[in-house]
Amino acid sequence: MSLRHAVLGLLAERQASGYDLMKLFETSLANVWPATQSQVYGELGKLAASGLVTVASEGPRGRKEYAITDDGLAELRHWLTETEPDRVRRSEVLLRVFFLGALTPLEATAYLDLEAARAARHHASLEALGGSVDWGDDRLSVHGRLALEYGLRLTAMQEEWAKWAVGQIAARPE
Amino acid sequence: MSLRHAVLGLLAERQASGYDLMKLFETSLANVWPATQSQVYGELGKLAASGLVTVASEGPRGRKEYAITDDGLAELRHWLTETEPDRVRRSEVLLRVFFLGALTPLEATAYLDLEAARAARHHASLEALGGSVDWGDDRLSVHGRLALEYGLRLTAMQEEWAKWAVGQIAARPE
DNA sequence: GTTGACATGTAATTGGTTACATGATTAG
DNA sequence: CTAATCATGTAACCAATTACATGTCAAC
Repeated sequence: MSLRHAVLGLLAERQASGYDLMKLFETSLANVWPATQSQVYGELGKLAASGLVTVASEGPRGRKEYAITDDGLAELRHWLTETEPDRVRRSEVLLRVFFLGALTPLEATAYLDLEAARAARHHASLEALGGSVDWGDDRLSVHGRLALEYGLRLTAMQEEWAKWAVGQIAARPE
Repeated sequence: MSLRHAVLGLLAERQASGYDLMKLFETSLANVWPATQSQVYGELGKLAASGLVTVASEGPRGRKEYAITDDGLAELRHWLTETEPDRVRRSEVLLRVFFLGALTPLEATAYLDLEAARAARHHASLEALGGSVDWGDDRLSVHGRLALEYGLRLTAMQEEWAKWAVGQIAARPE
């Protein structure tokens, strides 16, 4: 149930509309917790119903600006300090690696080469992101930078690993 | 729809019952594509209905041994070579990092310390796995080892990153 | 004879995706 | 006046999780 807490976390920083939140999900949280528009609006409704957020003000075009309540802040802190993060991971990229034996060595190598290139591209785009964003001193930026560094290290690792794996396949007698 | 292909991939190696597949999901694929018992049996039924696998033999206790068909093998190869893996990732661990600003520096540091320790433990358990499993020369073992190496590099990176992040938080003026 | 491993299935719920549907305001 | 952006919502579907439900066979 992390979407709930993602919304609470963002609203803990500053109040925002569903539309504002969507932009935050598409930019800062895109690589960490993607969410769709229908999910965000749905969750805001549920959070308001349970009193964790309130409609702070209404604007033009039906805009509703939500603010976190004391209960919401307590729930956010409870989630962060008293509960364990779900660490179940699924990786389709790695799942395919298990089955590369069903391909020719040439095809398998092509797959890993592509993954190496993709990781390198992603790495570059994260570097660009780090350069372009005007990282303020607000708390979200500070911690967003920690997450960005994780992404940089992850993509660097992925590229190296994929290149290594190509070597492993090449080294095998067929 | 990767569960379908995970099952096909395993059956491409050798025929197996739902029960056998479950054990494979719990051991080799646990870190890559977890699946529940009800999922596996359900998927086998659907695969059999669409002709991608067949019941090769029936044994005691209602055991049904499934084998991949030519259509199934073609589908597996199509999936591997003609379709793009879904790369959407969700990380609750990293999501929480974004919101560490809602905690005291002490609490935030405790969170990251715990992640470092967890990564180290996971790394050690993967190393143990690499030592214990009797890695045959079958295709699944060969490629499973590639995935294992990915896990080793990932957990090493995670531990280093978490330690670095603790330093970043400590360095900040509060 | 009873425990543990073998073996298969169904039902309810949750979380996420895609598609549909609608309308207001602003900038050029 | 018209295109882009702002803005909110609903419905159908799919994948995964949890819980329930049942029964067989082998070893001790």
